[in-house]
Amino acid sequence: MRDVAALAGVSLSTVSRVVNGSPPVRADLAERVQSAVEMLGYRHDLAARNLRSADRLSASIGLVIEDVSNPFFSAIHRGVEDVTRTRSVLTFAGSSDEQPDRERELTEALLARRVDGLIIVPAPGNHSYLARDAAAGVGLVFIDRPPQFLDADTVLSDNVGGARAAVSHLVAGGHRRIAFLGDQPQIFTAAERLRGYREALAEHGIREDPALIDHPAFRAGGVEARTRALLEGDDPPTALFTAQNLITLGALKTLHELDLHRSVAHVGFDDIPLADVLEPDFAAGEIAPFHAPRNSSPSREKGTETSGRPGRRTVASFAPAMTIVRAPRRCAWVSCPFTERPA
Amino acid sequence: MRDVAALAGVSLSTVSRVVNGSPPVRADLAERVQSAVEMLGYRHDLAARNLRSADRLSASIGLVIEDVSNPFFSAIHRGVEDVTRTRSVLTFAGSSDEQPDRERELTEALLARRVDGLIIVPAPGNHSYLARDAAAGVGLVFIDRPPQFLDADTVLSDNVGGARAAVSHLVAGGHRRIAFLGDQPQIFTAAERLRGYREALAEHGIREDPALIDHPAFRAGGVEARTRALLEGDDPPTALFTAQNLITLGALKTLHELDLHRSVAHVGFDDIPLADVLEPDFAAGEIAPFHAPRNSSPSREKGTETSGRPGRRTVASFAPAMTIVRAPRRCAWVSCPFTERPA
DNA sequence: CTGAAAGCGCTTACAG
DNA sequence: CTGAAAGCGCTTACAG
Repeated sequence: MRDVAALAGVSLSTVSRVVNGSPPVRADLAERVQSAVEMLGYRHDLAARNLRSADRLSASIGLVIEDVSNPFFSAIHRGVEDVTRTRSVLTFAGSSDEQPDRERELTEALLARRVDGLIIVPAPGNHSYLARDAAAGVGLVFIDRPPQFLDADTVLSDNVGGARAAVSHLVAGGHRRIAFLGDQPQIFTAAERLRGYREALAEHGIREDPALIDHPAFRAGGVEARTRALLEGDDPPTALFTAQNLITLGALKTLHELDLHRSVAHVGFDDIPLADVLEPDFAAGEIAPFHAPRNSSPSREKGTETSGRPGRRTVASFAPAMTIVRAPRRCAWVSCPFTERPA
Repeated sequence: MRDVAALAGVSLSTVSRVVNGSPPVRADLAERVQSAVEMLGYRHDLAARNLRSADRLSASIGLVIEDVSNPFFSAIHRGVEDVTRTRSVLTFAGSSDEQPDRERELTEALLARRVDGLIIVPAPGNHSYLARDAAAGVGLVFIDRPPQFLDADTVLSDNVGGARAAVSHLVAGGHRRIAFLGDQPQIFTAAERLRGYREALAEHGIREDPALIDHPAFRAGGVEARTRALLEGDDPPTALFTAQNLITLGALKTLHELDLHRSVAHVGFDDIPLADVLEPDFAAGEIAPFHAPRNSSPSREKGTETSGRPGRRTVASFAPAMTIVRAPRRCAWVSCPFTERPA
């Protein structure tokens, strides 16, 4: 900037005004500054600006999700980007892999870079380490799961309701031995979906069989192994409820390998790509990804939508409503990528 | 930091040394500083550090891809993150949506935040605007496509070879009317894949039919419409070569809607989720996503792998090799997310 | 409308 | 080993 000022023959203040578009500057000076900027290939340094400016806003936020390459989370990422873009805000994105240490490390690295806000899909654990930063003015929103030991804005799906609907759908198809394959139970959504599964069974007078409930590690082919064991064991389930998108994918593969995809019913929580092309097939437009073969009239549940892109369905097929939990301090710096639906 | 120094009763220099782990500092002083840091909830300001420090490294990079939520690109994003994480570098990610203006806007916003390097999937257009920054020391790598009017490190797939292999596979199955559905021809990968398609036809003495070549806009249901028109028209193709993952998905849906998925052969460039669960089915482990129904012995082509995660296949099923093009100035700040394979 | 000066939070020679 | 001082690239009252 000093070089620009020298070349244009003006003061630093004037260059600063031109570069920031602050109104009161004579046209000919502005022009001289502009051409000096171009000649020198000058780039404004936002970090230095941020250090001195009154608002101290870095125009960047941090997004901490489970995995940037999981389609569920990458769709959220896109939703966030679509909003931040309209405000000239850039997004740091990172994966916690469900590990509290990794989440904290990422979050603190983000805070050291003075992000204006943080959107976090919290891993299990204590989030009180963020209380001070939130109080200091860092925007903070949790999505998909609530934080622990911290009061903050949170956006949730109706996990219990979705799981109940899914299991009830299978029961209506005549099933009574329904397996549950979900994420680790420390994860909020997994626990809630298991609760929904249990509530649906109880509602229909079906006794729970612990042998049908499992939380396979999906990173190491655990889902495939567990699904196979379940289906090849004594007294196998006649239906599967898989409570997460990657688990659904794994179970689907095994079902096909065993050529059981036409005889074992299957409902998954979370939408998956190509759900409407799989066999058994089902009418286009239906959101329920899998159709219980014994049920001849699949229900037409409506899912909620994330992000503003048409036709994109990323929230649980069986999550009839989103809940937005507001902390006392409102989040003002970014609107939520989820659209709120009347219940 | 001033407050920390005051509370600990030491100078700013000492606090700086402790916070940065610079060796020569007395144990008791270090301890006093540490507890002052904790009492005050002090967070080191990396932006301010960056402004003054000798190396001027921000420990952050920018990733500009077509769409953060496209599975092909989000897998690359994860690969990048896995490497940057080991160096305590954070990643800004953004979507260009194939628009030159958007790419430039994003890139310049990134540069204003003084990223140490940029990984870009270039949209069509002139990239010489980056020459000055590259010369000034910003790391620069292009992936998936080469930049234009700029000499820089680039990582490419073998698009021509992959497309040739795909089309030859269909020809081997007895097909001669093979449609090409690809991305806009200004996009390097789309043009290259079209070239491979043409080369394969020529090689087998098949005359090209312009009516069978199209570049539908996949954002607005264009793929589905175009596929339908093609298949319902006079003299329809007996086989489809779709040259991009989202186009493959769209064509697949239409094929299923028309109940033609068992009679029209289909090969797609890029892996897609659930490729191994679709029907017609094919042996597990095969990378070719679709099996030409008239061909009873699908070939077992091996794809290349991106990212370090096991079982992840994101590069074209029919891209037998990656090419790494080195610009005169080597890229040293981040290793490539693609693994290089012997041809 | 313009410029000289102070200062944002930090690091880094330089003396001590 | 420690501290006082200068300065990174910028903005912002403050005079003029």
